[in-house]
Amino acid sequence: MDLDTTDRRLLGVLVEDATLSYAELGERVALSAPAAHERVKRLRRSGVIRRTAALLDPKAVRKPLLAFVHMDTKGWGKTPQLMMISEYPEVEEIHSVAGDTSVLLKVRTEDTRALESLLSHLYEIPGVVTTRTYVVLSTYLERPVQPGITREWPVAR
Amino acid sequence: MDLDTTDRRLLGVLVEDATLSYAELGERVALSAPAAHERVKRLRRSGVIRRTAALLDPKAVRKPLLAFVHMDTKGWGKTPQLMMISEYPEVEEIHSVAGDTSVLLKVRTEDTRALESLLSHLYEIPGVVTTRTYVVLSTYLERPVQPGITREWPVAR
DNA sequence: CATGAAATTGGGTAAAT
DNA sequence: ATTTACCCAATTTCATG
Repeated sequence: MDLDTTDRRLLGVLVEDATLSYAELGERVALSAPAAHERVKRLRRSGVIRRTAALLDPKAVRKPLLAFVHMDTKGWGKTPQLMMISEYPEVEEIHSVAGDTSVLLKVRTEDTRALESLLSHLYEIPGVVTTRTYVVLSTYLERPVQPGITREWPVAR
Repeated sequence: MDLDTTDRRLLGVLVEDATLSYAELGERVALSAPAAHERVKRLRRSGVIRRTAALLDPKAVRKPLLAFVHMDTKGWGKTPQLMMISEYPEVEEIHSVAGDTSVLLKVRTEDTRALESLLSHLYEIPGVVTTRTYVVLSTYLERPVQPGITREWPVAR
């Protein structure tokens, strides 16, 4: 499961566009179609590529409102009540975090009313003490996991 | 750009697995292969499907450490300095938010040292007053935008 | 449903271990 | 000597009019 330069270049292309033919894919990394295919198969088998998915426009599926919710909970761990949150298609991420809050959610709803409704449901979960919600005003960048390794750091001035 | 039930079912399948043949895809939503193809083409053209991408295992690309960073800034808006943050492949999301912080980042690094280094670079950006970092201890759910609309709300008890 | 393109398979070669 | 990665050519499957 060690990735060489060619693997990383393949991943870099596939993260951007996974619809290319193996011929084109190979061309971009200087490989024949079967060789590219072989590598991609290996990357899939080994789990480096988890899956290939269609990425949807949130507005088009009527979820224009993005928010991050910090939840303070009394207990800890993967309680069944907490896991039930996954049932809401509005909830995209659930993380337990270190810091002044215990659980962090990424949620996407149709409007503020739906967000309010979701929050009220979260409050009803036993053990949930407080929630703080950060409504996203605008998104400047949103992309999936990048294969890139930073070698030259950008200089901010 | 109005989605009917079949469109949503197609999207539901494609969000999970965009490698299926149109024959299989059609089978799952009770459509012929060309019909399924036609719909998917329309969904792509209209932008409902932004793109199809390979989703990578963060650990496999040596970014096992996930964190959310809240940045308080003096100014507002899409300053060039802020946008330079996109150059770091470690940064996956940049949002401006409402609440007790102004910018929210999702970042993924190899280790705490790399996170520290990234944070020190963020501090150097003019206008950045404070950062608060929430290190993710464990991720219970992480998925892309779902096409689903909640009709029956799960009951938490 | 037909045509062309693409994915996939097998055989054979060269380099690295 | 065995493994690994590759290319080429042939076949099957698929996209697409």
